[in-house]
Amino acid sequence: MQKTGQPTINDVARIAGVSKKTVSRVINKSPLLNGDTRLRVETVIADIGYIPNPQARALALRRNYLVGLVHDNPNAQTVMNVQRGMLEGLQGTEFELVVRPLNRGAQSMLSDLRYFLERQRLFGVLLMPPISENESIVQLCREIGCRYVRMCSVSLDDDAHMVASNDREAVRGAVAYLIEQGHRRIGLIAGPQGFRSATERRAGFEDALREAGLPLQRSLIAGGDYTFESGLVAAERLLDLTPRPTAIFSSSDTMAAGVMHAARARGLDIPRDLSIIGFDDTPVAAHVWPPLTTVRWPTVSMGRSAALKLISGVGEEEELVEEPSLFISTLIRRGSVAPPID
Amino acid sequence: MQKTGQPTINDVARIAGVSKKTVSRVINKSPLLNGDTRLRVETVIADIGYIPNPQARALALRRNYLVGLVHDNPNAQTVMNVQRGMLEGLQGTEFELVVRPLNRGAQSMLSDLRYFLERQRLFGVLLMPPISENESIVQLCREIGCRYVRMCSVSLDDDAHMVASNDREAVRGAVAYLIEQGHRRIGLIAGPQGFRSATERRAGFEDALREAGLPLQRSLIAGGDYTFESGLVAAERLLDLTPRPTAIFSSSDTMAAGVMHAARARGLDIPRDLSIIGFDDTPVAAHVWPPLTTVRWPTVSMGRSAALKLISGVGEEEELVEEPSLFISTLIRRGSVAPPID
DNA sequence: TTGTAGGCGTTATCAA
DNA sequence: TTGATAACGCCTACAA
Repeated sequence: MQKTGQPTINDVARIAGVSKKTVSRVINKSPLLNGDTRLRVETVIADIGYIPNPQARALALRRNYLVGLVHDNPNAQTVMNVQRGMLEGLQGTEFELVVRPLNRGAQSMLSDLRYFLERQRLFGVLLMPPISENESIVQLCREIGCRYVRMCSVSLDDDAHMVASNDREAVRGAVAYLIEQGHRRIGLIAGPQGFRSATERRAGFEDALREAGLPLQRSLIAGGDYTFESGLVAAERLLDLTPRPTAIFSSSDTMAAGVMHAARARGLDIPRDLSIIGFDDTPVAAHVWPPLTTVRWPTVSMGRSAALKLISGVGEEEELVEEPSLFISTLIRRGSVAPPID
Repeated sequence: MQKTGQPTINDVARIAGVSKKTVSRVINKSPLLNGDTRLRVETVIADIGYIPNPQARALALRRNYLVGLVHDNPNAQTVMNVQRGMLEGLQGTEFELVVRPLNRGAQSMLSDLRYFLERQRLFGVLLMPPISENESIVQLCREIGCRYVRMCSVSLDDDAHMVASNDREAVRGAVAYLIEQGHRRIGLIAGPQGFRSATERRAGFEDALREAGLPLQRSLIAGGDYTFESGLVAAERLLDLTPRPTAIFSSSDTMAAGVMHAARARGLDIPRDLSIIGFDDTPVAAHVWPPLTTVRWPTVSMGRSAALKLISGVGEEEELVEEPSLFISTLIRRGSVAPPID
């Protein structure tokens, strides 16, 4: 045993009376191995508490047992949820999670990421939206041989590289619920341009109107950028309309909170005078008054599945469980929706 | 150059006509080096774009260029803020951030952490509250030679190992503000037992009352665990009191949101009938109605400073900027406080 | 089925 | 001030 106290492959080999390579084979579950030998080595490993050194493996394999989460922080809670899901998926494996925020706006974004991936020789990365939509980033991953899974509001890639939510259908359902309640003048606060999630959610909104035979009025659509302030401003514009919309679908909870403030500032009661539905189900949704009806997408599950996809085929022994690629969102009905009064 | 395309130290040595060790000395800024040689080597390094391989260094040095964030996820936003701060501090260095959540309740917590730290040979870790208060964890770090910085609501260690907020004083100030507004019956919703932050905030609350010569009534203190539900329940108990408190200080924003719901359920208007102050300044504070007056602690700055402390003395060249150890919180005045009406 | 030799890219030792 | 040589702990190729 070394002075560091950590037993190495040499210690195992010596004690078990075999060569290093044999130990290596045991560790890596090589199929061509005598059962006896394997058992003997495994016993020694368990006995002295040997753990393979990840740094040495990384050097020899030219590949690190590190999985990355690359994101652009649109929403802290969402990032944390995905992170938690990934950690669940990585639980019990030899992989660790490395988090890497990126600045979407920066010129150097691509080179930053390349530097990071090449240097650390990540095993794989989960690309969160909206950067998962950037094809040159995906191209980079392919180029340098880094596994990747993309997370997005719609499928953009094959199943092995994708965890997608069904934003369009989810929003369609949410708006259909509003229509069911009797609403006919429904406003939309859309997400920022260039975000696939914004496009999908808007499409879902339009789907619902079309299905119900309701006209699509441009004036009832306002743009936002997922922030509270943008929701506030957009809502002010919509609430200035005559006749006023009786309901608003906001493409994010945070913007929905802005809508609530705008409504309150005009003395409108929610949901009596205005119904609101948000998207995300972040903590704020449950904590505002009235509690916000919203669309919840399974961020934790998506993170977990993505992690499992990233490392699939590594442990060999682990069943090749088919991880899903499409994740269904659900409408969480709380107190911000009621039938219109007029 | 290897087939991988990444130039190695050997390439540099060959081209510069020196030995590997000399290149190594240049990389590591060894002082005993001829200026000419250094310049020549540096030129070659820049020319061919050589980047030292972190895995190889980790193996040779028995130490990884990885910094960990160990937390127990009390609050997603707080964790994200700290994480962001750390990444700012690590920006431009060779260090990467690894995130590691821990389950405070689990029996295996300590062994989980040991396994993680020993295996990955982390350079250092930032311990977030409340696990930063666990002395056996700190002991573990010392034992295995992993640098650490503790983040807490009060100083628990020497400056090199500490970033502390001044919760007690901050809460004292917040409650003093309530008293200034004319409140005399002020309720406290305390944090969970065993959390240092809970103790500190409570102490600050008591300080303020004492200073103002107000009696400390046990009945005006309710316990919570930082969750929304616990805040709701605690507030219900306080609001059942006769006479009712005219103000409540809640030890977290999330609990404060619960207080708001409880107040609303009784038809109380905030801040007319009840003033509320929270703690954390999470997004929910700004988004509830009325916007919550709260205490903001500089989580991002604390993360940044902690990261800088962790890696201080590594780059050699970088100035040994004295990073602060005490961080001052500020009272963010919004709309949830008004003078009492009775 | 198992072992030997050599390499992964870096740093440490010690001599020149 | 520099350089040869040997770690660091593991894996691949090839041989036995």
